[in-house]
Amino acid sequence: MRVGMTEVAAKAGVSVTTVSHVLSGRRPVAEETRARVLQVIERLGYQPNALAQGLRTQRTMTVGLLVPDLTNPFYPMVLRGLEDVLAPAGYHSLVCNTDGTREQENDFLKTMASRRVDGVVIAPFQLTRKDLLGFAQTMPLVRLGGGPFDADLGDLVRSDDEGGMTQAVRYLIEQGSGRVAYIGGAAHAGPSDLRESGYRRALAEADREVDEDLIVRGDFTRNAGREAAESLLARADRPDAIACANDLIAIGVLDAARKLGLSVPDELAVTGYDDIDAASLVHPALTTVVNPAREVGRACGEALLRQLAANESEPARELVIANSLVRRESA
Amino acid sequence: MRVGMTEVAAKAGVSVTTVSHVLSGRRPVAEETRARVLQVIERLGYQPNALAQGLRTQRTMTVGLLVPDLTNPFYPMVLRGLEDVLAPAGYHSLVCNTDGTREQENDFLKTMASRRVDGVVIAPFQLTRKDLLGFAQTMPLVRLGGGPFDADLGDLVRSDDEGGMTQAVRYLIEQGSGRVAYIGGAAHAGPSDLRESGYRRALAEADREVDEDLIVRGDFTRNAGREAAESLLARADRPDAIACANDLIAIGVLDAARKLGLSVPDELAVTGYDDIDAASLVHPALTTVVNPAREVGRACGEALLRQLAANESEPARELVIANSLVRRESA
DNA sequence: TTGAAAGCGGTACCAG
DNA sequence: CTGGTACCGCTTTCAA
Repeated sequence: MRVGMTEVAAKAGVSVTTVSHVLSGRRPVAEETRARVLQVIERLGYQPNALAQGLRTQRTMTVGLLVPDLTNPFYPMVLRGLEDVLAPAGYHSLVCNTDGTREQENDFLKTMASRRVDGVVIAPFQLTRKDLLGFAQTMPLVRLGGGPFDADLGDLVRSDDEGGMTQAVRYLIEQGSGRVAYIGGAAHAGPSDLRESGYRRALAEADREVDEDLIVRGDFTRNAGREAAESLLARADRPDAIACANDLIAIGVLDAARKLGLSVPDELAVTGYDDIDAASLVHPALTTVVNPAREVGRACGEALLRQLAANESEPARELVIANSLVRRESA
Repeated sequence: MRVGMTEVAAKAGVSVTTVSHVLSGRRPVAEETRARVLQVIERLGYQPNALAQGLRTQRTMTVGLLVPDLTNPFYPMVLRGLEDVLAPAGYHSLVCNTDGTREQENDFLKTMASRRVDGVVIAPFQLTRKDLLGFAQTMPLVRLGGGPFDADLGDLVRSDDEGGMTQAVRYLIEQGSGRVAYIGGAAHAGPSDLRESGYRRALAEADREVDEDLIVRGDFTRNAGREAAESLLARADRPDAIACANDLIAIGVLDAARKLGLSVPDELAVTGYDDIDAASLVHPALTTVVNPAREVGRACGEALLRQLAANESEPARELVIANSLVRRESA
């Protein structure tokens, strides 16, 4: 079986109190005793029981991260960012895939409560304000880019989807595109609305009118992108640039352009969004907007740390992380 | 503060013993009492303390997963597979990024021990047999595709890299390629050797001699692939097919082919390995070998479950998961 | 400089 | 069908 502190104490000829203190350093221990204890610990391969520690101290040094699907490369990066700031502070993280399902989101939140994590970061998809409220009251909660800011629900960290798209379209215009079209995802789905309004904002800035016929909404897939592009490019007054709501759509647009024999970016400029791995691997490489996942993760970690350190509960904050355009070959 | 079982018991007018039993169902409780207790639990929003449970029962219903980098899409899939089989059994998983460094691998393994997880799955990169041995003795351990099988170190799950590459090369030969070249990663790095020997085996099966000049080793990157391909294709007797040790290399080969104006797959057939997301997004889409991550994860989960269920420690097993070729456009 | 002992919040044995 | 209570392994007063 596993050795406990009692055994260490016995073998070292001291009390458990002393063992505890050489480990925590929370009170001076005679150098000689210290050495002896340490030696026994080493010899026995003693590992403190984190469960007992947590039970006693009411701190588990663990935070939960609840995301819809770790298979979406955005989230592992968020996790890295989270760990960047939490690990140095001694925290570990417990990750859960909620599949974006309300039941799972709730279940895992309960599990987190049960395990007495010190805080949680959640990217909520289905959870209602009411669901979250109960948890926000019992532990530090940070929301990751979902829904409107609500002070009762803890800090909110999100990336600036609107601003990012504005940058992309602004760039397209600067490069001399006369007619810039937009292919989006379904209305109200995920970041759809924000990105679309970013498009509109850029046109407005340039004093251009938005031609609603140049806006197509499908879903966030390559096929949807190809089809939308085909219809757009079949028009007599076809656009010479297309801003896409994500990279997959943009890759679909590239497919369409190849099929029509249009050269990118000369005859048609294309921008994506997200900067997935494939963005730099396709040909021509996509000019796209990076959603700085790692930064977002860091921000979540800092928000959590701030709440963890505070004695009183701090007022909630909203933190918006800027997105930036990366120029490659497609525009 | 948080409510405990004592409060629930008090408010329901029963003993903690009874509360415990209505929750666990490990002994009959009068329906009337049961209902009353449940009602109080609901009203108080009571959540059992998993730490206390774990401390007492010596089971945490948690398994650790230690991987080099969750940002490598292979691992999130492994995690899904692991959860596919572990979640129904009531287990949760604690994931750690070891960055493939020996120190982190060791540290996290210690943390896992400290947290008294019921078992761990680890993809060891730097850990020596000696490091692992200590842990394998104290908890169920499953190794994920690293190093040779060693019964003392617990179960080993790996994918069949050699067989996968053999399939790819065999396919290339069947398609009529006369000279099949191979671009690999650095010798002894990761799956390098196995994949290369898969290439050799396929040639041997077809009674072809291997021309060592047709084997180039660089590293697992796009640039290395492009450079290797350029040198290979500059030869007078240039190959009409190239099998690559991974998809990134293959994408580099595609770059080279495009530059030389060679049409793929007609003038040059290309195969990759891994089936990363980009494999199906580049043009032409890569014919490649899928490493069935989710299956691997499931196998790990099953191995763990088997050990967890066993009273005595079961003899260790090695489990090899087949890889399969997916035909797309590049070959 | 060190120790004794009271919990943290459950589980499970032993009784009734 | 229900309770009392020892104990899991640690931290933290309180005392010496």
